Amino acid sequence: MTAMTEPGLPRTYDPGLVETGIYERWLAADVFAPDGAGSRARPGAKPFVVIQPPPNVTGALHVGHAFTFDLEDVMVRHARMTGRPTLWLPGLDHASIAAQVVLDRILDGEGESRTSLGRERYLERMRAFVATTRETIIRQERRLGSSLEWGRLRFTVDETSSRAVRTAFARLYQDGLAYRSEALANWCSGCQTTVSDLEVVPTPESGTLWTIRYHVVDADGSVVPGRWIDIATTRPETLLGDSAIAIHPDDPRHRDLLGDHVLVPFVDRVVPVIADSVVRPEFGTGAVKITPAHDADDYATGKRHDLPMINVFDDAGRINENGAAYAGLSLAEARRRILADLDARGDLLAAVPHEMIIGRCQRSNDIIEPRLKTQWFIRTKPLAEEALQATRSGVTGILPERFIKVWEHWLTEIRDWNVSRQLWWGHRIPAWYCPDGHVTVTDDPAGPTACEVCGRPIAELHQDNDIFDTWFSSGLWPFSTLGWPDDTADLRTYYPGSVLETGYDIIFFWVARMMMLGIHFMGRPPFEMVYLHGMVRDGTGQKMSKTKGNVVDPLEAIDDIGADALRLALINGTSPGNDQRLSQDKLDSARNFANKLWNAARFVLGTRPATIPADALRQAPNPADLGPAERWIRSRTAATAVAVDRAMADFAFGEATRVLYEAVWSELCDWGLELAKVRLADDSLPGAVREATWWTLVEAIDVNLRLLHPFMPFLTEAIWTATPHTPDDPELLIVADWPGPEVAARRDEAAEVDVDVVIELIRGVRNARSEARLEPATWLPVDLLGDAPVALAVEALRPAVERLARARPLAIHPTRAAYLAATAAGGLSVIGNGVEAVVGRAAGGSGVDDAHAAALDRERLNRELASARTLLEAARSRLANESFMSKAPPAVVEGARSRELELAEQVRRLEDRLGS
RNA sequence: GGGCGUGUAGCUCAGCGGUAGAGCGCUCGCCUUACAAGCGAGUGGUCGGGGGUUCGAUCCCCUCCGCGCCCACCA
Repeated sequence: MTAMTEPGLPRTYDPGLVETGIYERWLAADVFAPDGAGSRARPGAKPFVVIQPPPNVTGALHVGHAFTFDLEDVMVRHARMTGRPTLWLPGLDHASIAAQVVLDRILDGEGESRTSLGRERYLERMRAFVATTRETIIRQERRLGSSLEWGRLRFTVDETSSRAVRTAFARLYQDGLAYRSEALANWCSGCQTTVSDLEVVPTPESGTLWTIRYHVVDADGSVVPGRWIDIATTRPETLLGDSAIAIHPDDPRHRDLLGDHVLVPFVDRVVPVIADSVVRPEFGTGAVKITPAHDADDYATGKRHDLPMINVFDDAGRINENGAAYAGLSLAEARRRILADLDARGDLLAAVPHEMIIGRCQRSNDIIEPRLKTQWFIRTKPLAEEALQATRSGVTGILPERFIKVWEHWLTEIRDWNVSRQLWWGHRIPAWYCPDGHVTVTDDPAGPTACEVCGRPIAELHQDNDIFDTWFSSGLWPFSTLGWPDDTADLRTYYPGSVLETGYDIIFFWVARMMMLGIHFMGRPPFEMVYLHGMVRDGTGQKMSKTKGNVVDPLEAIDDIGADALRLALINGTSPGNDQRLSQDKLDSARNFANKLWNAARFVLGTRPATIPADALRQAPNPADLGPAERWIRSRTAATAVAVDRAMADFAFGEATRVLYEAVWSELCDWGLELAKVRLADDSLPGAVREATWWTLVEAIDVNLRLLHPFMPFLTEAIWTATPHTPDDPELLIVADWPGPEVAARRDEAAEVDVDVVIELIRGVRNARSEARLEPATWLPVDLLGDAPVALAVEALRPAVERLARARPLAIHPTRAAYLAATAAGGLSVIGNGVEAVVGRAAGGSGVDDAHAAALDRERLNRELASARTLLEAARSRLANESFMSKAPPAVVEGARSRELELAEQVRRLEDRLGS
């Protein structure tokens, strides 16, 4: 009997239990760092550096983060196992605007606000807040199994980062790439700051298009009776800032008014009627009011015509002192009053519903008001040129490639980047102004000593109140985290990164900025490859959001099904750049796979022959003792390793898990283990044979664990611990060797051919029995027509065939005559490509003579015949096609020929059987 | 207004020039001592419509339709 002693693993798979302590073991072994004590990196191997988007410190991670971390961990673990020093640097982003929006909401609940606290207390409060979210995030990352190098944890507002920000800005300023200018900026009155163009979300809105009459005035400013111009607007409140009325130069309707002046209502400003081709004559009345300080189009028009730019809003979103009687009113209230007042004087002519697009704040959803502001800008054109050069030359690749198109477009059309933010949480802009308006920029943390233009002392200067756009510091991430601006060893070793892994949603926000700044400051692109993943949606394809309540909380999922299953679910069946739907079904299915693997391993470890000691070192099975099943297992495992390897090289992680899922479940478990069971349990066999079988299974489990480790790190590590190792193996799977050429070399075509025949036979017998509705448990005689190769293959695995097909006695007839004689009495027919057999011949009284079963069997055979004939016809017509024969590659023609022969043979056998 | 993606079995998705795949679901049968989170056997698809290229198209090209996303200064 096979020893069933010492179950190496607990009976049931409990993810919580399995995960316990494993992360700590990795930490203790110091394997995460590229130069950690436990690292088994090959000397001289090229480092593998993956760059992650540092999560915002605004709260707990969601399942989208889990996906990112999963992909990055897969890459890092795979690279680590191939012997490369790996660096995956953990980080957190201070996320200035996002963090302020979150904190403001919290404060609001406490009856406090930004203004009630003041800058210093607000920042204190923020630091306390992020200290807790930071811990939460780090805990979550560990539970996910992320093998991050904690020794290098960075925060985008830590001192290293601050220094990098100051230095970067000062250098950009020196290089003429940072400048301060008054320009139209996107103002969010909710966030009380400007935002970049990228943060403005165009949002459809049902509005109104009003027609308003402006009266013409003569040279001394008095209204000319009967002369007017009607304009159309969706924003009547902005008329307070009008500085012209524009018409299209070719529009005959208003041409007589060109050069005239009109009176802006309420503010009584006299403004010209000008001609400009931005006006669409067909829209509205064909005349438009120009408000250069509050509209991008009008701003451009104002520039062209040198019009005054009159700001009429204040920071809080109210009408300012330029708004005459309306000063102090909210924009909405001002609109109501202005409309009413226009109506009262008879100058409001029409109001029609109008569908339009308005800009809303990405963070707060408030309406974005374009306003004139003096801000710092980065001149992006020259930087973008270099970024484009990097992708065009192939120095940096983007995956999937289709994103190159939007990348090209955005960088080609790029506009200057407003980096000033009127926020508090972030990096203060290191610019000082003197009373004469001179600008001094310095990277010195203490600030300048004097105005660099006029020499006024620091006491007379004041620092810019604004901070940088949060993406300015993120844009420096690939090198600021490695000690830049110092020329550090880290920088020399780990810049540029190998792969930047992130979501396609921040390709402009982050990827493009890192690329531009990286090339500018480091002289070369910050990464070799950009891998973009898709968004994680809910089971019905909806975007996950807290308000919709359809979010999958990664921690809950981990508690429920384990980190390994969550990770597998997130990767299996996905492809780069494409969104995925994460359903409970998918999670369950991954959990089931984890359970399957667990049980397979448990089975193998539990069937160790008594002749092998529990603490035996793993050894390769002795080739002389291998049967076809063992050779098949080794061959299939080799094929798996090759396929997974290729998928990893292609970043096709979803493909890798698909291959592994099938390899473990459908091949190893369904056939490998089932075939091996028979030998393991057969004490009539020599001990050496059973040992070889067992070592084969151990080897298969070992290879599969290695291949699965990047995807399911806890489970594989836990099982591997209980698995016999070789003297060359390390303590932990995380640093074990990735299966290499020696595994691939175990491919064995002959064994695969033989076992395929056996599998076909077993399947055929099972199918025949099942279709005929026979009791699965009863043993039935099987008569096989076996010419040489088939007979040998089946004979070699006779006990397994008997057991798996419930076939007993199993007779193999070398000649057709003998076969026909033995099966003359009938039974169920098995007729496949390579095998022909009869199940349950009536002779001997143990077989099938039930008329119902026989009828069902006949029915099945007829179905099989019909489909075989269809296929045969298709094959024949192809072979009859002159062009196919002459133009198709010889291998394809050859394949078609043998296919035709097979089908013809099958059809003949089926006809024989049915015709008799 | 540009650009991109996507449409494959009831559902979620792989595949992308040479015999249509997986998971879940469904049907039938099994507690066959690794696993009922399981086992065995099935069912199910003119690969969105129409053209074209090719010996051959789910795969390449054109076009139309549906869905989604990104970019864009239009009152």
